[in-house]
Amino acid sequence: MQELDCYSGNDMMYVATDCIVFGFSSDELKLLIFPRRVEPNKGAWSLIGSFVTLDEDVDSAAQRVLEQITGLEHVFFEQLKTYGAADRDSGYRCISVAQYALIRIGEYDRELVEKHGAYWYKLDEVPPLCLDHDQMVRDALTELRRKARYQPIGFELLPEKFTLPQLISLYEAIYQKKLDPRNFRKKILSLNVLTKLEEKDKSNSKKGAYFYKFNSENYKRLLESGYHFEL
Amino acid sequence: MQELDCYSGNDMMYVATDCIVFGFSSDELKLLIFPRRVEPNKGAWSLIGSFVTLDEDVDSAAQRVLEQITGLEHVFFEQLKTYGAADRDSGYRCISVAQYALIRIGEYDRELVEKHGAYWYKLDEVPPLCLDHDQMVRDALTELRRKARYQPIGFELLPEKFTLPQLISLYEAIYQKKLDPRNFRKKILSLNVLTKLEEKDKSNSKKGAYFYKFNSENYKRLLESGYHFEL
DNA sequence: ACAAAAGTGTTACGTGTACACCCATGA
DNA sequence: TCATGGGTGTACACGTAACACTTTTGT
Repeated sequence: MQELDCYSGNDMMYVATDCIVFGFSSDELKLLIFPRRVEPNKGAWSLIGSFVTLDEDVDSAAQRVLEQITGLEHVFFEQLKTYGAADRDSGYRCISVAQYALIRIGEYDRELVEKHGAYWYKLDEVPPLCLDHDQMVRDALTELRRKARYQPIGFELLPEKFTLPQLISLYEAIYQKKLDPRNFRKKILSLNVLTKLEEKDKSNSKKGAYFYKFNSENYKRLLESGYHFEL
Repeated sequence: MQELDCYSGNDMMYVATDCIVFGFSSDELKLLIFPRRVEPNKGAWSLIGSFVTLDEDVDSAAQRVLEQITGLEHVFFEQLKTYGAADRDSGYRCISVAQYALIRIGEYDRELVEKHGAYWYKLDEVPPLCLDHDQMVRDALTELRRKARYQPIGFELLPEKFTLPQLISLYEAIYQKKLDPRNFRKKILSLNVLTKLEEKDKSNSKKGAYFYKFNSENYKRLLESGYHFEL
């Protein structure tokens, strides 16, 4: 059909997608990693990933991987960067589209995770990973920090109902520094993107902390009004 | 050598890289585009790009493309995003790693550009492009705007020696709005990343405007001191 | 009553923003 | 001398950052 096309004579290669999966529990950011079960680098720690097939979108491949491992259909994930060094994979030429994902620890299917031999590591205790996965994690963390300042993605790491002390602790974990609870409250509440619930969480104190949930309608309205969100 | 490897049975595909090339002249942001010379979509307007070969990094491929078209060895470019929809290319499965590049119009080799049939279009007059290239341009512009606020990449679009009125006009073009010259000067000069030269540019006024150049040592020091650069 | 975490208000300071005039020069 | 663009300073508003005490309640 095509007289002169642009494909013939060019090289084909494998395309993979790898997921940097973050979670949050016990006031710590965690990373989900796996012992690799195939050569090359069998046995080494690795991010979870998969090859992209001919008939699926790159993003669908990431979604498939995340669903396989967590059992959750809707997980927040976003493209981080593509790693395309010619020598990045010692086996055969393969580029990887890295995605970072934020999941609510507790909501995913523990069995599924354990079946894959996965472990949650505290971010500062992650062992060396195979290939260029260490670099991916560093880049994802940088991106998470950047992004969390301008967009309320932090909520993806918390249960649907969360308390302000939890939220503060999350941001402290992301930025690795103490925040002033008064100023933090003032700022986040002034944005009008949190809905206060009647219910209290008494698991951490006698007094109990009110639950809030994220109000995405108000957030949308805030964005539409041209507001420059920042935490 | 490997008993069970992870490659066999998986799909291979073409990997391309496409470049969104921005320039700045006559107080306007410009985009460099090309009439496509191969099927599919022969004749349609297109970004410049190329397939990635088996033995080159994805980024090297972008560099190669940019050098071919501009004749310049050192051009600022950065990965934008990877476009990996299964149906994005009507010919054969192909994903594209998009890169955006900033070049100094005037420094590149005009003959090379013309030989390829390239044109500089004002951003708001760009004709429809083939495949998903329109989306790439929109995304690149969003990224350029974001990035220019936090990193001094704007200088990549100006000659080495430039005047403050030129710089203001560049930022006005990027953000599509008037800026207050007094406030802009105050801010940019307070960062100490510009070196004032003795020489004046008299091409736009009788009085003449002082030339400045970007001081990358001071900029590095500024970053190392943990400063949160913002324009 | 006391321990432990949740919640609240004020002030000082720096940064961003709005705004109008003088300067230098070539024609 | 005048027209043109280049360059400067100040006052006010706002947001950020620093800081300490009261409240609630289970034990």
